Amino acid sequence: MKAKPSAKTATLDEQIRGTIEDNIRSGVWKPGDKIASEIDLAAEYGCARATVSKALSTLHRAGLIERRRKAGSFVAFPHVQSAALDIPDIASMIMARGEQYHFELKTQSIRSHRDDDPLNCKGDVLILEGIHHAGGRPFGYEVRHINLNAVPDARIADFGETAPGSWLLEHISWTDARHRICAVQAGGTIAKLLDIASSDACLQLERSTWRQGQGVTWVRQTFPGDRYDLVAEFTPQS
Amino acid sequence: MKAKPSAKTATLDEQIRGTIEDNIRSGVWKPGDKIASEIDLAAEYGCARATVSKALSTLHRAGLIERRRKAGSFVAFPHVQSAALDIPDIASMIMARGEQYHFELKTQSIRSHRDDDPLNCKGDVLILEGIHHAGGRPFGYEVRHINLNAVPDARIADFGETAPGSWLLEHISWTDARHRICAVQAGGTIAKLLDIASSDACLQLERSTWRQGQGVTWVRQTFPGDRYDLVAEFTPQS
DNA sequence: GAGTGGTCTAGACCACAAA
DNA sequence: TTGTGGTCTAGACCACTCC
Repeated sequence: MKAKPSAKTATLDEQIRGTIEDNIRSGVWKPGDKIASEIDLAAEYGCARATVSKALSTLHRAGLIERRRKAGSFVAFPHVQSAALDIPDIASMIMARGEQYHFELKTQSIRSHRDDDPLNCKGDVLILEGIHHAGGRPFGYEVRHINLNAVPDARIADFGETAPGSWLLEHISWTDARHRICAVQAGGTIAKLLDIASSDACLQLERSTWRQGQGVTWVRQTFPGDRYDLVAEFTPQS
Repeated sequence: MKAKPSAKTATLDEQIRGTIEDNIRSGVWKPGDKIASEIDLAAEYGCARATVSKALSTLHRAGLIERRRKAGSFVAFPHVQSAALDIPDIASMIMARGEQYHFELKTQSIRSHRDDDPLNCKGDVLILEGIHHAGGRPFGYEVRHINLNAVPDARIADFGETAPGSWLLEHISWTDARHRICAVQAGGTIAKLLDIASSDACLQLERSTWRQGQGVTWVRQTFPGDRYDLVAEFTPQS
């Protein structure tokens, strides 16, 4: 199995990776096909084994090949499609569209954690409700819990000025997150806040965020179905 | 959840990466802080520079640090949150739940490409409509276009047996995909097919798929809001 | 000009799984 | 047992960019 080199100002490992990737993506190499060993590829390309190894490791990370000791590397069978979903900061997103952004804080309270809270933690929880506005119109409703043990600074932050999401983005990093996306009918309360009909379909996004096992924040955002699309682009990483 | 004290048989580069990552995630090192140079870190850990380089490269890929020649490496400022969204094969997903899966093909036709088609291609397009059933109940409605130039085998495939998505997964790979997720009201036609009320909220997922610039398939799936959640887990890659 | 990351080499040893 | 990937070393040169 020989492939033609894709000449460019690419690094050597990019060239190797590129030719292999081309062979896989074009279907010349089928799932399950064996790929030459690192040693053979190094000889073929006249380079060090480490360079081939880097190229193959990258392809493995990208899910294009499987690697097994002693057995070798193989073209991977297609797996579930995975897409990089950007969960943008709402304020930035709206301003990027050229619309004016404004966060309207509806309620703010602190109470100790209850068992039925979505955020699994101890101590005090800051609970915020508010409306995101784009161009003067309501764009989304959000209710958020913040673990004050994890983010003590939130106790004295002014969320009338900065949306909680934007504030948190600048004040804390996270290690794990889980998103849940579903469609719901607005219902009376939210419909009134968003100025839509109570039967209108809304996109609801829930996100739980942890930092090293400690719950940081939980948020549920509700957007009118016709005002917000989530878009995920996927291009294989290099 | 992330195992932090990997006091296990962690490789050296994992240990280095872990130590730095802990310092960043715990907030000991703030965004913008300078990280010791590769040479200094190599001296500190008593290892080769390449090992430190690998650890830092991984952290850079994960978005935790910025790297600039001559200047050095720095703790990155938090950026947009990005999550790996798995778009699973519906048949596999339902069977994984232990429910019985069945695809009911409603219509199948071939016609030449029209300008208003979502799939940008030339030649004949295969158009399929059908219902995904889980446990005997309708689970989702799907309309799909397939570019027969890109997937000639689809002309003779039997989609009464295999759902188009599952069939394609086994017969073609893709290089680029774009997803759009929104919430809509079911409307009369789909409500009847899915046995729900026409005002019920539905999650609608559109996916366009390309292989090396050539459109492969476009699909729009509609799920009752209460029967399907998209879930995205995210843990920074190692 | 000089310091840093980016890449590459030609070895080496080990762990693992297949033969 | 043996081949293969996984990791690591101690160098090297280059490209970039900050000073």
